[in-house]
Amino acid sequence: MGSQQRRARQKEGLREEILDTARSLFVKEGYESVSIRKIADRIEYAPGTIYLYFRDKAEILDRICEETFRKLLVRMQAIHEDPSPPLDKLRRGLRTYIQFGLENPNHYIVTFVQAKLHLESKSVFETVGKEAFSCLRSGVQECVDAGLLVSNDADELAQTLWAGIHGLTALMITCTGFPFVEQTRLIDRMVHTLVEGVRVHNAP
Amino acid sequence: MGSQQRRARQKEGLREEILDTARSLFVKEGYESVSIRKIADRIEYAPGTIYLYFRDKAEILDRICEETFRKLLVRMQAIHEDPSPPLDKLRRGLRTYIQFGLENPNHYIVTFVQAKLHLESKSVFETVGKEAFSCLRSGVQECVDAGLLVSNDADELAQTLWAGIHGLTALMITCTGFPFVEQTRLIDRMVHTLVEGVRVHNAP
Amino acid sequence: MGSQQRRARQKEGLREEILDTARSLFVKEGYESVSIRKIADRIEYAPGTIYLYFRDKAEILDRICEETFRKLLVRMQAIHEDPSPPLDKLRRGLRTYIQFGLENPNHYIVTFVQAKLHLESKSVFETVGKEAFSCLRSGVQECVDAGLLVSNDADELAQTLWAGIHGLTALMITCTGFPFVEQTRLIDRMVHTLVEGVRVHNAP
Amino acid sequence: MGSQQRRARQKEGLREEILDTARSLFVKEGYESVSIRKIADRIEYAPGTIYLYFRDKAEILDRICEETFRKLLVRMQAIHEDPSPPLDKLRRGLRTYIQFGLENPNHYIVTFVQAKLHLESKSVFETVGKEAFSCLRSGVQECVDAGLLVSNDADELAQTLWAGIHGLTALMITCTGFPFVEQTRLIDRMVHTLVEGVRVHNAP
DNA sequence: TATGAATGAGTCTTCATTCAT
DNA sequence: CATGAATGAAGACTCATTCAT
Repeated sequence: MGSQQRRARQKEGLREEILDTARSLFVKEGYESVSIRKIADRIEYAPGTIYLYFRDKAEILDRICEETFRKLLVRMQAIHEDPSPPLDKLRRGLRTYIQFGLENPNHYIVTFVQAKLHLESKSVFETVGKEAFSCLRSGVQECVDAGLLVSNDADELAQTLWAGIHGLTALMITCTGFPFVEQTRLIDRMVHTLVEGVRVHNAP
Repeated sequence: MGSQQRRARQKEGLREEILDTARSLFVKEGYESVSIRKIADRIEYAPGTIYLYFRDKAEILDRICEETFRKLLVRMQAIHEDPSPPLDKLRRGLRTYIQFGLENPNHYIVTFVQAKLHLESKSVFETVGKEAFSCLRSGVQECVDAGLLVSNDADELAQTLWAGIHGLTALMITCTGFPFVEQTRLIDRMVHTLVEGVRVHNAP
Repeated sequence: MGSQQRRARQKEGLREEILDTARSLFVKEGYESVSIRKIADRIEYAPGTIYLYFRDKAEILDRICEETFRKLLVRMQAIHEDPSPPLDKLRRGLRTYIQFGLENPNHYIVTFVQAKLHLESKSVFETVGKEAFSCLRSGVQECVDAGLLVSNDADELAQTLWAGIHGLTALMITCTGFPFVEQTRLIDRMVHTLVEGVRVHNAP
Repeated sequence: MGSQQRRARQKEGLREEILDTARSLFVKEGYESVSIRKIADRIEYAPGTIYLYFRDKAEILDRICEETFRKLLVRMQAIHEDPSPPLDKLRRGLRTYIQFGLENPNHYIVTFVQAKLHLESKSVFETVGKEAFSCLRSGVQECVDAGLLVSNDADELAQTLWAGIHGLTALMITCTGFPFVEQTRLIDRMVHTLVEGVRVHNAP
């Protein structure tokens, strides 16, 4: 019912609309708490309609994760291909990651915090997800090759950096009640801390 | 049923048993996916019995969070009261936090990752939770007062450090599939990175 | 989709194709378990298309029954019109019925076992169905008229014979797991038993 | 709701009530067409209540079949243990089977006509079911041993007899619209026909 | 003729919760 | 203190059917 405005939505639009709605509900209430009915109600369609676009509830989550990684990948790769000094690239990479999370809080939390519990097939993580991480890793590798870091173990360093920026991103999105200091200052401080913490400090 | 061994459990033991079982199930399957019946089955009591100890399912979660913060608080305060050099205390504080998370992964994830979505009353966070954080904060403050850090904003610094250690703790617990480097090395690296990142490097 | 091979099917062929597919699915999975979509998928058409050929699901069943009776009728009438000795004709009639069932197990089970539950209008049974039975009945009547049977009640005898051959046919089709003796022997035995059981045994 | 009369039903009574209701609905409308809700409505309980007594819908069907076979078995064994002449026992066995079906039409149809399509686990058939059949078979064997039958293949003969009586039983229960002759005459005729059809007719 | 999109009612099943005992 | 029985609401998902195109 209400067939007029609705038809205005283009065909493929509905698929996106479902994803958008689901993503935002997942973050607000958690994957398990969001029923297909709830999603359907929001977009003013019958529950069955959703099954015309997705095999089941898990597939919705799966698509959201994939999409997230893809978006993140694009941003990370852009930096990776940039011909700046390696340490600068690293800084911009870290900052970009955090910004991506804050600009897409729904994508971020669903993918990096909720999905693990609920996805059987973790194939998304092992393909697109791994690719995104390897972007960061090779940024670190460049610095290692240039002798700029305190260790030669690019894996260890990359994982440390990832954990740092992930922690900040996750907390800033989810702990809405917490009295954080001003956002940009906190981001600057985190990026600065991490890079200063891993780079070599040449005594003169 | 099975009334013999069961009576062996001390009276107040049942309350703890419910909490233990619930906590472990919450992490493995997610708060929403754990039914009261599943908990009851595990401890071999009737579902109704649980309601003699907790008002509802949310209260179980609430108690778990409170308990987690209290345990964490004890550990953090022990360090706080210790009369070592401030930077050493800071290092030990960070390390202790991570270790607490890894030793109590159920407590940690339920409290810091899942609870926000499912708890109406966030009072636990605003009382005991805040107290735990303030422990870290005052450790930072001591360093600031001693002129050891790159900034005087203890809040900004403490939040940065917390985000860093939270990120590592959360990832190590939840991303079981990820090929992390050896755990102690990663923890060392993170603590070292964060402290080196925030402390003053006096040029000679 | 896939519009090329499909057009090769003659126009009226689609109707038959729907019936064939439905019949075979009905037997394998039961009328209620077969969805219109399942039928549509099999023939690679959209669900809606089926409604261009049949008013609803029940009408498909109805047509299948009608068709079954008609096919059976043809076979039975051929024997009826044959100028052999009446007892021979009777034997051949019984055997033919069983064979028809085994050659068309889908038709048979759907019509004689499943249809009753699901058809509102049983008109098919009361027209074509009755006609098929009356074929058998008049075969019996001929034997009665020739004084060959132990009773003069053609109805009683015909119903007995029908029950016997129906029982065997139905069991052989549906009880696939049962360790029946070799099929032709069982059929021979049944036909022999029934005819010997109803015919007069003139003491010399 | 309506908690008064209902409590009058004894505890185990409800289990039986569910079975009775389900059995009768299964026959009238077919297993697939009967929903748990429909059963629940009939007995004036909530749908969930049924799951306190049966794991799922299939288990209800399973229990009905088991119960049917057990009831039938009791009746058949009583005859088997009787010390009458073998041919008499055989006649009474056949008649008893048919009567059992007519007295328990719901049990009979659900078990012998509907269950095959819908039960995954056919273990009931392979245990209790087989036992019931073997009762008939050994009645036939006795006649064979006494040299009373036209063949020595007890399996072949027993299967033929079973098919005959099954056919009559099933048709009389399900084809309610069909103009059958008077019931007892038809049963007599069937029993007589089958036995005369398989027994030796000694020429004087 | 055929379809693709949509629906509303229905499927089995599970849940948190209550309450008489 | 503990339970067993029960429920009403909701869960994911499927279905026969309709209708604009």
